[in-house]
Amino acid sequence: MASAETFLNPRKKPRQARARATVSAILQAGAHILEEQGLQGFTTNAVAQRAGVSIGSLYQYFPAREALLAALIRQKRKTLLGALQTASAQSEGQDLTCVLRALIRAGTAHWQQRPALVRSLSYAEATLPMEEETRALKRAILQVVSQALANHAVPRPAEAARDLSALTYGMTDATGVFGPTEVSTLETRILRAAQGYLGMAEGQSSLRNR
Amino acid sequence: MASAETFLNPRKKPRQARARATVSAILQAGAHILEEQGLQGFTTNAVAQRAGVSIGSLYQYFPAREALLAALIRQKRKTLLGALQTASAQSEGQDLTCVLRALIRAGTAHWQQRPALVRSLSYAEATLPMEEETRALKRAILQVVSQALANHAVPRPAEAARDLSALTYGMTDATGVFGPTEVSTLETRILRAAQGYLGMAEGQSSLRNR
DNA sequence: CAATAATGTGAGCAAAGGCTCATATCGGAA
DNA sequence: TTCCGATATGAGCCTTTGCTCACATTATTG
Repeated sequence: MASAETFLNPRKKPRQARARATVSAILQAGAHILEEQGLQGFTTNAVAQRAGVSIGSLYQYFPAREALLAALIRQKRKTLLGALQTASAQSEGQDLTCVLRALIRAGTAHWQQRPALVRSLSYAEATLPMEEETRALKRAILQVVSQALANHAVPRPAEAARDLSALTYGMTDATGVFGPTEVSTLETRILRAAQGYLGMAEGQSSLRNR
Repeated sequence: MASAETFLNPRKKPRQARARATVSAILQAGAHILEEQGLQGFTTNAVAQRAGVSIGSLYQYFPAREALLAALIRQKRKTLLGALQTASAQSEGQDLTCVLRALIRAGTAHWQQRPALVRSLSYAEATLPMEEETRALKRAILQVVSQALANHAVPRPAEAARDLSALTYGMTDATGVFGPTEVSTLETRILRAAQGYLGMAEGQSSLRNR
């Protein structure tokens, strides 16, 4: 169990600036390749070459291909968590609609910036024996959303957080899955679904029928 | 362009019953492996072995590994289309809530039966130069939903169909992504989000606040 | 300027996997 | 029964790819 997770962690930390640049270049190259060619093209040799670094250097910092994937997953997840925390903090005290809009904007932005990358990482994550750290990050993300909802007296905030996250994920991801949709209206449409899910009375929506 | 798609199509049709059984066994084995080990373990040798068939036989019907994947994708998509058509037909004339419930049930059932399989196929599909046939099937699926919505005077039915499909996909898929959720309540929660998205007045929902 | 630690290199090994082809077996028409 | 097309086999070719290791280069320390 312990040995099963070791290979996912970095082999050693870079101490000199030169080494930090190497690691950074490797991560960037990995992200680019994942974005452009998917998991298929994500080979250690390809990543090293694109990073302008020898294959040996890559293996000095990452004990396995999976470790590199795990590092990218951690990175993305941390970014998302930060964005959500910021969004939550900045909309503190405002009404639920504002909070939702801020959270949704953070979520969609995260996906829309590099949709192919997020998609690949999301699939890769499921195939990895993900270590506790990443699992905790996921929990932290849901925690932020859940807390924001609880502040507005939303019932079952944990369940709602999961559903709203999923709903946002699905509708955003579908931009690729079901064909391109107007990006400009995406946020609004998600917000409408979220408000509907929460049973909020509507403001200016003109979709009512029957 | 034409040659790029050829390798995705079956090499030849089985004529004898024996051959049909072989193809069927290959497809089944492929689905099982994809379900249990993901794209990672989906090797042509592994599929052939699991099917109890020689590797040569596999290549007699599928010119490439990708062709096998494409066949599985087509299969799943057709099943979903059929289920949605049935759901749409059976709820004909009933009110929008019933229609939505029927469609959502068909969608969630499709995913819940073999979630890992659907996930893998969904990712694989994005990496394949999918041929026109599959793209058309996707359009047909959206068409069914769109038509059902239009029958109930839902504005922008095409957009709504895409969003509701995406929303259902996201919330169902999240059962795996964000941790297991109560399957029993999934359908209800999706329905609530869908009704909210459509701006429908609520029936017995007790989630209103503020 | 040693001397040692940190970092970087890339040829190439070993394993895995996609796929072919020469050969064998089977089914059915005549 | 005969004969031909359809079907099945699997050893193994060839490429790809994860990864190692012996060695070179660069920083740091005293």
